[in-house]
Amino acid sequence: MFDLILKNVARHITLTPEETDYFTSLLKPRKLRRRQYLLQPGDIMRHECFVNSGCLRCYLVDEKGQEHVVHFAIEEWWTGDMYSFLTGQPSAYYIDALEDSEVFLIDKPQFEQLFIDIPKFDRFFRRLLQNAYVAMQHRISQNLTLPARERYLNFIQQYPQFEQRIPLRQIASYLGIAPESLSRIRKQMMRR
Amino acid sequence: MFDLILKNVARHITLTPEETDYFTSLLKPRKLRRRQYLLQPGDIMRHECFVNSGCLRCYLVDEKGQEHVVHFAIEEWWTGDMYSFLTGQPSAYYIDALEDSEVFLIDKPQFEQLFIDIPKFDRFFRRLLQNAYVAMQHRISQNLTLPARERYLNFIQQYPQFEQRIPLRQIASYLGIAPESLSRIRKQMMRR
DNA sequence: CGTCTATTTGAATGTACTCAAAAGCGGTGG
DNA sequence: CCACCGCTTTTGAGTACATTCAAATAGACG
Repeated sequence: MFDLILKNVARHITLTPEETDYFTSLLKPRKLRRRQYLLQPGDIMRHECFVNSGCLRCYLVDEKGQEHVVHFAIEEWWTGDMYSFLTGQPSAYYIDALEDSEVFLIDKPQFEQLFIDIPKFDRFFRRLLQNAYVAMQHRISQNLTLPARERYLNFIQQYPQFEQRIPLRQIASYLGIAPESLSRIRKQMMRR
Repeated sequence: MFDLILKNVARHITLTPEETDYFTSLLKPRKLRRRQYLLQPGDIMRHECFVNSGCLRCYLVDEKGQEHVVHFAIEEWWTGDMYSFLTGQPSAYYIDALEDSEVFLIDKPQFEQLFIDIPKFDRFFRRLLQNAYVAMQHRISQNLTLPARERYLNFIQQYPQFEQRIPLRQIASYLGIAPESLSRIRKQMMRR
């Protein structure tokens, strides 16, 4: 049941059996059907969320009704709206499932108690955040420097597993490209 | 000398006098002249860097020779190339001073020892990273959803202090806009 | 004061977008 | 198992926002 998340934790810190039991006792498993929402604008994000299986996406809808994917999360990734989680303010984002999925949720009060009871988790989340920070910096750099075609090429190189399972219109949105444009880019690539 | 950085630390954790002394003993003050480099592509980032005064920018140069600003850092901000710092791999970025500046550097070995000696710093940096993560997510969201004009308006609203001291071409670059385009956007805004 | 850099302005260009419609694909139910 | 329905992807045509290139003006630094 908790193999994957414990493996994820073990990448960064080592837990005693008692700590492991304590940690897993905080995890609330939850199944999400394809298209089911985990979060909607106006909701407050009350949990940290680990994806045990399946695939989620986090997105915004602008005033023209256009969706913009902010990130994806497949198994062994963490997701959520950090802003809402930290501040307790209503979120502006949707999070929903692109596939039937299973997630583990940790309540905010228990999450904060966890750092007090097992300070090692400060290190664990510091390291997750460091990695996330590096990935986001990289994404921003690419968005600033590269045209649409290059951004797509780098994306499928960096996340080959995503091309298999995520619809193109979602990938296009993530890259800041209209789906029609991505279609044309791919057609052009075929000709080689 | 260390007022500002201690204030910054105190926002998140409380240090004993001994811990304060230990922490400040790790800080290497360094002055940077305007236009002086702190980091160049190929260099390995060997320090964490706190800006005590002045203003730095982190940027990339693409294959056409165009500069793209990834972030700014004014007094009481941290800067650096997290990727290079964490992995020990050569950086792709430049960091230089837009104004005469003073920074405090912490060596990587001492930085890592700090977490072992004073685990509270795991919490401190976790919180810095949380805030940075939220800010970057916000920036990505805006880049995906808003046209150039709106991005500029939000920027000067969010960082009014930057408009005073950072050249427009740098702001344009940060926002992913050509300097000529930003000039026209501003002209258009004047007409109201 | 002179030089170098930043900003503004103009004109032409282009990349990617919008809108509209057809084709393809997959899931669901009869 | 097949037919239908809905959603995704593709294709086409016209457009727009922002870019590039070039040159003039303004401003800042030494």
